[in-house]
Amino acid sequence: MTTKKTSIKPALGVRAKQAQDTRGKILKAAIKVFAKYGYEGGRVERISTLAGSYDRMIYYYFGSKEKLFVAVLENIYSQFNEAEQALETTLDREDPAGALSQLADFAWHYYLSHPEFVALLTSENMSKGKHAKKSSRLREISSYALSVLETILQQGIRQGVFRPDVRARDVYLLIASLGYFYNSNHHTLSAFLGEALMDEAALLHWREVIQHTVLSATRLHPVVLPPVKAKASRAVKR
Amino acid sequence: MTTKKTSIKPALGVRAKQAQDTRGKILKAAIKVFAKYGYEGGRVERISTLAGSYDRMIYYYFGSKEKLFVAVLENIYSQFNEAEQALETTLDREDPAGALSQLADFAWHYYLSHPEFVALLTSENMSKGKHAKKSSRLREISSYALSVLETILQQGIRQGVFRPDVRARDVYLLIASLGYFYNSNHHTLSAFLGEALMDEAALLHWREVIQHTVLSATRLHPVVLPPVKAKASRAVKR
Amino acid sequence: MTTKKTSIKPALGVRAKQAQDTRGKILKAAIKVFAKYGYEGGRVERISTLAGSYDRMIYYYFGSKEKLFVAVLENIYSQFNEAEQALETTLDREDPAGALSQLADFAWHYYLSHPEFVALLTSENMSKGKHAKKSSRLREISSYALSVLETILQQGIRQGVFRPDVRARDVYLLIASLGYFYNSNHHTLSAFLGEALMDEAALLHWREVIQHTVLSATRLHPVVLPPVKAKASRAVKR
Amino acid sequence: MTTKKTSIKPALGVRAKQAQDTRGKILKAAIKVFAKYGYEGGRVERISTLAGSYDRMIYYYFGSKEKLFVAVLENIYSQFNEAEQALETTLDREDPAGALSQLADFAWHYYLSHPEFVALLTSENMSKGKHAKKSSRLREISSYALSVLETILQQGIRQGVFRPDVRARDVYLLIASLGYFYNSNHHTLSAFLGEALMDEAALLHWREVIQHTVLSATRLHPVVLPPVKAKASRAVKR
DNA sequence: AATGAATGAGGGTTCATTCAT
DNA sequence: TATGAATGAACCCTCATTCAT
Repeated sequence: MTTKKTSIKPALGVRAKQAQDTRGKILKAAIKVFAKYGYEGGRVERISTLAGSYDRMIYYYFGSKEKLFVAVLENIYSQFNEAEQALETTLDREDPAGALSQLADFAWHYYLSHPEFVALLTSENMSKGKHAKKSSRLREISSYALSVLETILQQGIRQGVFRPDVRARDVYLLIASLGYFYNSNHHTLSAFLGEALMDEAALLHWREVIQHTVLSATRLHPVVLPPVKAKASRAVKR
Repeated sequence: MTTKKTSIKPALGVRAKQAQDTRGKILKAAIKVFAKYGYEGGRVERISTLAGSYDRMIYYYFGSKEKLFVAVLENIYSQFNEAEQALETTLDREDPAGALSQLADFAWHYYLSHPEFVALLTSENMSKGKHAKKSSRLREISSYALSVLETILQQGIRQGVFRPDVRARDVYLLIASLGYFYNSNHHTLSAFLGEALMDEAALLHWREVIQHTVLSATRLHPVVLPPVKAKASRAVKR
Repeated sequence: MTTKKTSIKPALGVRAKQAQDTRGKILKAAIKVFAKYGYEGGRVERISTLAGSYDRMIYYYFGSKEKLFVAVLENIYSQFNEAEQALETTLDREDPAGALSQLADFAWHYYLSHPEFVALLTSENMSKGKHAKKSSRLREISSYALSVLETILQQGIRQGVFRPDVRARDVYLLIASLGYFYNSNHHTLSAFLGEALMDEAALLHWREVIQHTVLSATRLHPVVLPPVKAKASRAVKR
Repeated sequence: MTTKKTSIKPALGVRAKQAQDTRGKILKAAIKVFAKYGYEGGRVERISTLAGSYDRMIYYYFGSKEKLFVAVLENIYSQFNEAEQALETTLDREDPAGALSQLADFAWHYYLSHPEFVALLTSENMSKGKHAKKSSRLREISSYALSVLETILQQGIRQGVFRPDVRARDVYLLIASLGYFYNSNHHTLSAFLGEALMDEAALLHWREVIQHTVLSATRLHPVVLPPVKAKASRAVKR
């Protein structure tokens, strides 16, 4: 509908910079809107309004709603990747179990603190990955975590901490499953289970479950409660 | 273009039955369409066409698109419940670990063979559960599996097979996570991992992972490695 | 934009009849609008407004703007055909020259009194006949005039009135050229020639030219000004 | 999406010349685009892209889409005029019938080899000549052919070759009708007649028809095969 | 002279839904 | 119970044009 807005023009606005701004604002708005309503429900007008711009500019910068969505996916994926890379530097190579624990924690907290990421991936899966398929950039990104995991597991196997047949891919999927599903499906789960899943206590508890599950599934020897150091810590009973 | 069909009217057919028919056809069509396109993308016309009926009939029987979706949710949920109930009779009460394994298997195969179930729940979660909340029937259904699980776990704990602190709810979520996520997100995961997740081999492998994970997370004593490697393998050792 | 209209609902409106009405009104309006603005310039909203209906109904009855245009072409073509058929019954078989003259007159007056016909064909030609190609009905219609002409010419040749090598197709094109071009291009021609082409006098004169040209091009013997009987009569002789 | 090109700027090139270049390129592109899509369908962006320039430049040089179209009309009209003038020098004053024949041939071939000319005039007529009316230059050009024709006819009348009442204007319109209509309407005519009108054979034949028609309509005495000299020559039967 | 960014008015089309038999 | 017709809001996208360097 391209409504008029009372845009306060910068007195000496450098157009070029403003442009970057507009593109960025649209992208940011698109992330929010698509995350909230999904691709189908994400209305172009809502995005442009939220961005403080015009429908037209979406087409100017991105060409179409679909291409905008692809850009959104690329954006959130690469942010996720960067976070993963940043994580790696903090891992303790000498303590594979601890490192694995940290990695699981990272994923869990990333999903938890980036609901858009979860929502957008969910939406894309409902579209059968049709947008992701259109992006070569997306295919290139792929998982950094996988190689990190691989290193950790190899080290752990050498140290006799992990089962020799653990596969990075499986552990990755395990971690992802546990963290993602809880976040993506909590609405129906809450109804189903008759309890609130997003309470702080519930969240802390589930984190423990993840930790326990991941380690007991990978360790060679029975799991003795891993001393999780992270902020949330021991917390919940057991 | 609201459909126009040359419907061959049954010369006399019992009205009431025909009605049931129409209602049922619409419901069945709605499941397919909403599963494929999501709630937002599920067009009323597509449903009525697929049902071999008219848009108008949807309103006649269900009142609105939203109410139709609620009916769809109720339907797939209760079918899921019935399947769960049917499962219980086959469980071996004397072998808690085996029963747990069977339950995990059941869930995994249910998701796998009922993609609409997965898709519809996903869609509903994208709608933040707003339709589920409107259904009192839905709230009543709740999980039958939970009580079944409870029984199994108690028995196992008594037998010293399971860790005494396992909680049915957690195990339920664990099983669901592992099965659901793999099915709901395989499109983006395939791209991410660079491999086909829905190949038969991949599916069989993931089933093994689920089994192993669930058991190692619940058992008191270390899991003795099930010989996972072969694709189909002996499976569900126990 | 689908504006609201203060439609006076028929107190006991028979829906079915009203429907026919709506479809017809839209078609009629479309003829006017497309004739005035061409296919490209013919706005859907203008059509629906002129028809006293809604944009939506155009899609309900015709499916798309393009299909509506095809329907328009089919309509004006078949009306033209009917007029041609009606003409035939009035022709004097014993007077081939007179019959030919009448036929030329018919075409000229048809173009003159049906500017939409001319405009729509012109528009369709600017679209390279893309809509016409989509209509099988249109291809079936083809010219009735051609066979009528054939008969007239054969008779005339036998009587020694027409040149033995005249071809119906050529005469048809000749008649069409002379009548159509004058009507379709009078705007630029008026500027070019510096005179009004649509004055009554000018029109009568051009009719004489057509008559003279057609007959002198087809007659075996030099044309002695044919005593044109039709209404416009003697007019601008010269 | 307003174009974006990696234009290689001439390192120094004379500004003025470059400007002329750009203007010229735009005009040339506009002719093509407007001819192909008509005034309404001729998109500003398509023109600027085809010209290898920017939308903005069209406004810089021409002010508006309408004014650009006027410029296009002026351009094609004056080119037509120049061609007509060039023709005159080749006419044989001593052979009025031959000259007339040549003139008819010229028009026919001009239309045939300049489809843009035909298309643009057609488009302008669909706009009811509104652009032509805005150009004083256009009105000044007017037809050179008319005076040439006048001379030829006078000479022919004096020689007793042409009917004393032939009028240049009528002959002009006759020639134009026969040549223009065939070219402008061949798409629908092909469908109507069920034959290809733009085949070489069909074109040669129609040229003969034009020749025959023009001469038989103007000559005092019955037409005896006019000795057409042009390339295509006698060719087709008669 | 050239150009990237912005603008706002529609354009065709589709939606879920209701009317009136 | 079933059905064709009607409704109006909104959706994605495109257009010609102007701003501001």
